[in-house]
Amino acid sequence: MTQLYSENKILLCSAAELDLEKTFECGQCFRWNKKADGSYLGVAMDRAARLVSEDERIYIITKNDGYGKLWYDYFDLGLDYEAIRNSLKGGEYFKSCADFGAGIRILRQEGWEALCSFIISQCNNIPRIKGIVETLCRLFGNEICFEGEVMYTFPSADVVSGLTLHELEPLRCGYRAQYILSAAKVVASGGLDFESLKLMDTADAQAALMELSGVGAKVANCAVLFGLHKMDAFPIDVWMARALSEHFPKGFDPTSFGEYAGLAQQYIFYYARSGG
DNA sequence: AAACAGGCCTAAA
DNA sequence: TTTAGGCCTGTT
Repeated sequence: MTQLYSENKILLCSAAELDLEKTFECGQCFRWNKKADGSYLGVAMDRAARLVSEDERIYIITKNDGYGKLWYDYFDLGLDYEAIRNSLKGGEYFKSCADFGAGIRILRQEGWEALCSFIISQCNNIPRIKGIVETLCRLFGNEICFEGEVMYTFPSADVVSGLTLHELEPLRCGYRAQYILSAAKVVASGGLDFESLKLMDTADAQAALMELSGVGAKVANCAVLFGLHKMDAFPIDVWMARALSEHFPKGFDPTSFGEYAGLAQQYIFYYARSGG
């Protein structure tokens, strides 16, 4: 098999700036998997990569295709998360959340992938979400060869819009299948443009996404935070609702966290999910 | 067996 | 505007 590009290993940042396990397993993404050697293997932006932590440094192994900047952006390395984390104030409990979540970064995932993934996520648990997303990619994504293994890209809205409910049956995603199809059709036809959504403020982008069938406040907010990288979006799911009512019984105002409320949300969510 | 899982939709007050 | 049921499916 001919290899067009060699794979190379690039230093990304320090392990303190990017905690692989927390970032990949805090619930924001579904396509990064921990391997036996502790590295994470995944696909994003139509490219496969392996992330490794060595000597307190994070390296990325990926094809040397000249698009290293993509990964720099994907991991949002232009932003000083430590400074933001220290600037977020929310009392004793939140301090525990923020300390626990040190090293989490909000990935710049693609809009369609985030939207589609979080449509699938509704009323599902993480292993099942990951399984459904993986099947979707395996059946309808493009093959890519990486380290001698075949991996799959996330299928475009264009491709998905051309599928039928019958073709989605192998996903076993139940009533969400029609939501996926209708969302794909709107996106593929230009009825929803992620570049345009990025220009809107968070509330407007969320409202636009909620026009889609099967997309409510929570899914829309996740798409805005993880797919548009609007860091003030504050998705509230059952875990968040529980944590907030328990620790902020007098009520809670997300805007008190300002422009990085979404990151604060992720700290609280991850802490709650981890049993805190 | 029955309830539940990272919601959403519809119908009814 | 808020609230109750139902919804696909897999797991406990």
